[in-house]
Amino acid sequence: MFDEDQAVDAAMRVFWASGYEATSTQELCTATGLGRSSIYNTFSSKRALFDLALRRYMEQTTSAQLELIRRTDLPIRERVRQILWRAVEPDPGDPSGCLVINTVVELGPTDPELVEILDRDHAVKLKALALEIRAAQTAGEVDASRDPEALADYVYVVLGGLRVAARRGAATRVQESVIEAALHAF
Amino acid sequence: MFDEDQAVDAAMRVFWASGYEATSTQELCTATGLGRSSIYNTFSSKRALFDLALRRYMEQTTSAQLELIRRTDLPIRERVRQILWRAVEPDPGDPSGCLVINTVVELGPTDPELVEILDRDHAVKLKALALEIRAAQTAGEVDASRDPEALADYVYVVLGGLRVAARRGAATRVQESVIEAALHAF
DNA sequence: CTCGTTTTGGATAGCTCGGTCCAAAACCTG
DNA sequence: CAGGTTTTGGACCGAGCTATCCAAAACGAG
Repeated sequence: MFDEDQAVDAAMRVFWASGYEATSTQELCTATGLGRSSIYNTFSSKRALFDLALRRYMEQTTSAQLELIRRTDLPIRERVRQILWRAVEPDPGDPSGCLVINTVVELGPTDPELVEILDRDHAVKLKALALEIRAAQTAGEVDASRDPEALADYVYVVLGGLRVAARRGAATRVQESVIEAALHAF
Repeated sequence: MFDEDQAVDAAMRVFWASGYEATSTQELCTATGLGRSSIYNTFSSKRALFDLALRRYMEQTTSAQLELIRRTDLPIRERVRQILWRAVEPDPGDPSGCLVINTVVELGPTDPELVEILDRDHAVKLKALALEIRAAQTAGEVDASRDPEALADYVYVVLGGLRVAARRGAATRVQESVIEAALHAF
């Protein structure tokens, strides 16, 4: 009789901050305010809860990103800038970095099942962005000789790099100037 | 009476592949071929051994990178290209990604001591690269209006992003085209 | 070869881990 | 209020964790 969404949300933040292995079930209990029984009754296992948390994180971030990618009222360059800026201006109180990136790094090589989930999500964003880049090319906003998919991949590699930098605690102004440098590639 | 360097090397690869938390002392024993006693006698703790492994990794990669950065016989653009290419063409048999990036992501927010070590190393590379970029600017190779330090930061953000992509198992040709896109920013 | 030191394997300690279980409490439905 | 179901707290489980200990083996100096 508790709010499952709220519990998943709390778990998500703990995993996000500390990683999968370093997060104990005890910490999940205190973070969610629930007892062991409630958690295991509802979510079956630590791993299953992690899956839910990761999916929830992806839903939130991906939908927000797609929305931004499709803002056809903005030049593509501006949309890309804002995508990257979001990595630099996180909500205060949120853990640093990005749960998806953290998961790729920590569990990628040992958990193909997880990688597949992440890849599917990644592919959606890439495709959407490449589509918009192509449109921008026909509109003359972007050099038509460039490969739209390569550019989309590039944007997400830079975003990943920014997320890593955030985990190191890189200064905001460093990240900002990196974004401006990155936009020169367009 | 065993080869300490060899043991650190073996440990390094296990940590690199699986991360700190997910690596058990048992795995370190089998990977090094040593017994628990030998390891604890020589290295004191799992954490201390990790420190050594990380430092060793940094020594190797940083020296190689500095060497490349200072290849004044090559245009700066070419040097940057090769730095990035190394992320795409790892030695076969090496774990995917980069131990430094993995460590930043896994332990960065919870281990300031470690972050300091990583930062010092990072700063050395950044400074060296910025210096060469500045030189390239006075030589007319690079647009003089750009900030050399921002460009150096940019290169290392892209490199980090590539290392994350490698952990996901990104196709080589995707990474290649990302590098070419990234070089457009110069 | 001998004796003092170092290194080794293997048992073991002491915890914490993820996960289970069950009785009591809280909750619905009529 | 009653009765059956769901949810909860908290004791508990076996396993695996990091780290220690110690006796035997290997080593090195004289």
